[in-house]
Amino acid sequence: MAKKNTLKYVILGLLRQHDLTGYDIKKLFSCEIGDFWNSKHSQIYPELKKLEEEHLITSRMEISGKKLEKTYYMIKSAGIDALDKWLSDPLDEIQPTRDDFTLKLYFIDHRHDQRIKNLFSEEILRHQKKFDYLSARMGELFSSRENQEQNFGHYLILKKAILRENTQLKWLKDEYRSLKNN
Amino acid sequence: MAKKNTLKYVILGLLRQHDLTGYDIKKLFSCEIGDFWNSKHSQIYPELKKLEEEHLITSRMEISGKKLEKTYYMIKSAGIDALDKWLSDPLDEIQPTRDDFTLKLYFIDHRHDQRIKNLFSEEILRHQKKFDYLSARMGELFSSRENQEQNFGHYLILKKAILRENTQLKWLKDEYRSLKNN
DNA sequence: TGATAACATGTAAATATTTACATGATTTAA
DNA sequence: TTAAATCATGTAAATATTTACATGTTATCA
Repeated sequence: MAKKNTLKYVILGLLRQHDLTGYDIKKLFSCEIGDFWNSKHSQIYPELKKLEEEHLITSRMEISGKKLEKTYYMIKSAGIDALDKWLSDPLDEIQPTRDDFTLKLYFIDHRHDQRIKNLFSEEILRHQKKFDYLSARMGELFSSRENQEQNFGHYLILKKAILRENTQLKWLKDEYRSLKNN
Repeated sequence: MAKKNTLKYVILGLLRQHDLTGYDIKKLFSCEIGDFWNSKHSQIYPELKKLEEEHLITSRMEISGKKLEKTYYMIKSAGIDALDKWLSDPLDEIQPTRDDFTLKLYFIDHRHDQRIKNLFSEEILRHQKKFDYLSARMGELFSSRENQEQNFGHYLILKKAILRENTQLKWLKDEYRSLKNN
């Protein structure tokens, strides 16, 4: 089996929604999309050129201000076909999380090792931040029923991520409390 | 910042628990460790040699049966130091999940697109399988309080993974039901 | 006893991803 | 008005990861 080249489909998916520059795509990864995908600009720009060579997308140049050149990419019908094909492919095996909190915790054996408490306290902070961010985005984007219905996948993934963070935070705080009381 | 080289610390962490061959390490990734880490043997063997060159681990040869050579690796004190250092480093930013169910769902806009139901049905299957596996492992490994106390990190990450799968499955099934009823 | 699965260890090549190097334009706020 | 932040786009080099190629052993079961 060929390596997955997921970024390709992420780009096609985003371009199906709107024409975008490489920079726009990069910025999207710092919103809630960043919960499930990220790529650096040094990977995005070459991938866009590759997709254009494959005739899945095309580009147009726009001048912004006096001379700033922005390259907008647009999806072509072959790109939509490739995206739809991918969407219908069966799901892979579940991938490992590669989460560093989990990884580190696994290697600490003793109940009373101070490092467990340290890990929990850090983990609570970073997930609280994430939960707050995702909740705010939910409020911004999906207060109205119409918005929910019209970007239903987007709505569902946000809902799922918020539930996950909420559950995890509750667990982390519970365990942290019981670690401190023993 | 240097690239993370997480496999290095995973190997050190595992070798702190027991002496292991490369093959043993590979097999561990197909147990519950696989929930948060995996590497192929083609990455493990070279990494072991690299760690030996760095004097973080050493090896001994054992003959199994008539002539099957097995190379067991053992952690050295410099390896333990490196591991402990890593365990105390602050956590990174939370990494994107790269989960293909989420990714695909995000790109489907319409509430009634049949592909949403297909995705949910596939996702429920693979997570049910995972939940069953993790629950079985919990039973095998941590029925007794002593086992829980003596591999506390291991116990906690299993507990966390099971809670995650359980919550997620419930959500998936709820949403799936409501998708079918509308 | 012969096939098959699992044990066991490696290297090579391709792809994916990150970090570092590079450059210039525009907006915003002090 | 100038400094800083952000916009905008790229390439090069290093590292990480996967896939494919390669080989031989041992245990199990038919």
